[in-house]
Amino acid sequence: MAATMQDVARRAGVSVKTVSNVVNGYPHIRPATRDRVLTAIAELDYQINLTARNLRTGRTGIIGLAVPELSLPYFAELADSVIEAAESEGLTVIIEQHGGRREREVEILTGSRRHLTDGLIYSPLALGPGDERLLDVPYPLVLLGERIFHGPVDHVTMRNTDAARAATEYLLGLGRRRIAAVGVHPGEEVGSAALRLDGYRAALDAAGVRPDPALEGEAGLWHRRTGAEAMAEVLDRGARPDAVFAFNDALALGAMHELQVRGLRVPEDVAVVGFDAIDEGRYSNPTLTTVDPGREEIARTAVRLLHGRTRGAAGEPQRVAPPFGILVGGSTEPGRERSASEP
Amino acid sequence: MAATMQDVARRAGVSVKTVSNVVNGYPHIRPATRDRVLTAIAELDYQINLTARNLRTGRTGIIGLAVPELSLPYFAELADSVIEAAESEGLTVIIEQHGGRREREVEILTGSRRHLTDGLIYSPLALGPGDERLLDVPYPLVLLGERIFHGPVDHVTMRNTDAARAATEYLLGLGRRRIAAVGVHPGEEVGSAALRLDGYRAALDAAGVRPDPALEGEAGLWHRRTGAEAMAEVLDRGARPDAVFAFNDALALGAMHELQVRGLRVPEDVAVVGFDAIDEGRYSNPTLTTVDPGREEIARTAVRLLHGRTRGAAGEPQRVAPPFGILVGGSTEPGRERSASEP
DNA sequence: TTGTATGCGTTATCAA
DNA sequence: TTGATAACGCATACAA
Repeated sequence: MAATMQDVARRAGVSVKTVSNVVNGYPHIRPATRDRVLTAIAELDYQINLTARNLRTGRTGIIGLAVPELSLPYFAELADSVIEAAESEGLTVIIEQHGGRREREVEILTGSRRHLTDGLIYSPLALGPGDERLLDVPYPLVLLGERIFHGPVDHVTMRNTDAARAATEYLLGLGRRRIAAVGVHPGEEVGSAALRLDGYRAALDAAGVRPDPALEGEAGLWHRRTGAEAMAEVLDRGARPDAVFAFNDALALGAMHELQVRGLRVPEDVAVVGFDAIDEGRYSNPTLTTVDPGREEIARTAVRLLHGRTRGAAGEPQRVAPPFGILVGGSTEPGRERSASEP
Repeated sequence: MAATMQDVARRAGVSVKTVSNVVNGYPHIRPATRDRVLTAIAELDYQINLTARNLRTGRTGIIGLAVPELSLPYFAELADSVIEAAESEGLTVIIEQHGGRREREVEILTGSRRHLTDGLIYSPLALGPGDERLLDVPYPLVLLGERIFHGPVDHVTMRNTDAARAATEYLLGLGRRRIAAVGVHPGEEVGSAALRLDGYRAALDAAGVRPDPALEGEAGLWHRRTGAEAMAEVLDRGARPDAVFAFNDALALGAMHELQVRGLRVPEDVAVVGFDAIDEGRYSNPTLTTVDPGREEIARTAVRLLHGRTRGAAGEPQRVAPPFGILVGGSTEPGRERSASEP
């Protein structure tokens, strides 16, 4: 079958150790020897057996990426970026979906699949305060998102509160006063939902606008569908928003859909702002105003931190939060386009 | 560090063989022995080392999934479904992105990463006729898509021509006569683009409508952006379509965006049909009429076929093409909604 | 029903 | 600069 190092060694008239040295780019090899080995490798069409190397070295070159689901466009784009970043560092990615189910989230941390990976980039939804000890795992872990803050691990996060506040202030600046929040998780004290709600309320407060609970729409998982449902709930309740701040773009697009189905004009009657800057929002009708949380940088940073740890980098857990920006589209300012040009 | 079978065996007072038997569910074990072993496993917090097992058995329980990129919503949803299906068969998935670059597509087939996987679900874009021999690989391979037809491997495909024809006939049935095609790959003889173009032309032909080259918009990669660009090209050329059949939903949404930016009404002035039935099209404004190609079934079938082959299933290469359907939305019939209810 | 011994293909130790 | 040889942790003939 497939050739082994033994075969190559025999053919090149050297020892397996020498073949190994060549394959791994060990510098002190006589050029003639190296050539003989490379020739033999080419002739036999040899490829290294990664499984054997993994067993011997205890490392696999694979990292895990755990997300809620790839059908959520933000996580699909994040996975794209993570795979890209990993590739450029010579790493392979295994994606696991937990769907926000606590049991799956725990299983991912402790399951035997972790023996297959050198480390994990972990974006939980169900885990929260009190679960810090679950993060005390015997392998490198980089946390994404805002569910757990004082875990013993590196953490790449978004500037949720600041960004949410900025988004809300932007709407206030447009003269909107009855701003709905879509994606609220009642009773939650940490997590993106809580932090974004904080930012939203802080902005209202600073502007002297009284928060109205009737304008807060709940949504567990942040899908288009749940965004539409939350929007419907707010409207059915009789609240009359003149703007919506949705906690992510999928929610925003679902909410916008619901508004339009009901004959409300976006942005004239209701302005809509999302969060995530997914590509979809550049082509929606109208295009979506959104917070750009720095997804690319989040992915690159997470991979870099994790890779460093897998190679033994010591030191205090890092906490990184890339800068954010607001991308303005037609969902808040009539006729404003965002398609081709910007980031 | 982590406990090994040796440790468990010592603690339980049995041999490693017995531990192995217990771990692997071998039936003929005395209950008392099994209990001792399970207790020892629990006490030591033992987990099997998958790398060692992989080396020993020559199988990894991992399958590869190669797609253009996860940022394309169809492939994100496909990956979701594949991971789900794999999970339910006890398999893990490694995703590789090739971006439609031929060099990457070849590398994926032959690279050393294949030693890490038991088989590959492979959806190429650049490979085509003449590349059949590249598919003659020493591991199980399931082909997705329409680039290569007579390869020596299992093949799960869409009913491209029939579905494209049905979509076009549907537009003709609405009275549209100047139907643009968006996503054309000029000169291509196989591939989704060619097959869908065939179906489109066949429908026109059968209806006695003369095909107009000015109505055919090129798009290499099928993104929202390229859809918008192709649509712009067609319009700038002076063609005056009353409908668009886009070869996938991303193109369709991009094209619809371009139409709307130019002040054309969808569907009144121009009706739009896509292909793929991604979730996004249920919430666009208007909602998107599209071909449902049976993504879930494609994913399940591909995983099932591959898993079978990895376990030694012999026999002729299979060719499977799930049935398709047309989902009608507001992009072709005013006021028609498709959100919550249907598949 | 359970134990012993061997090898999967690689890297690491040490010596030459 | 290179070679001989011992692990890495598990599964499996074969033996008991």
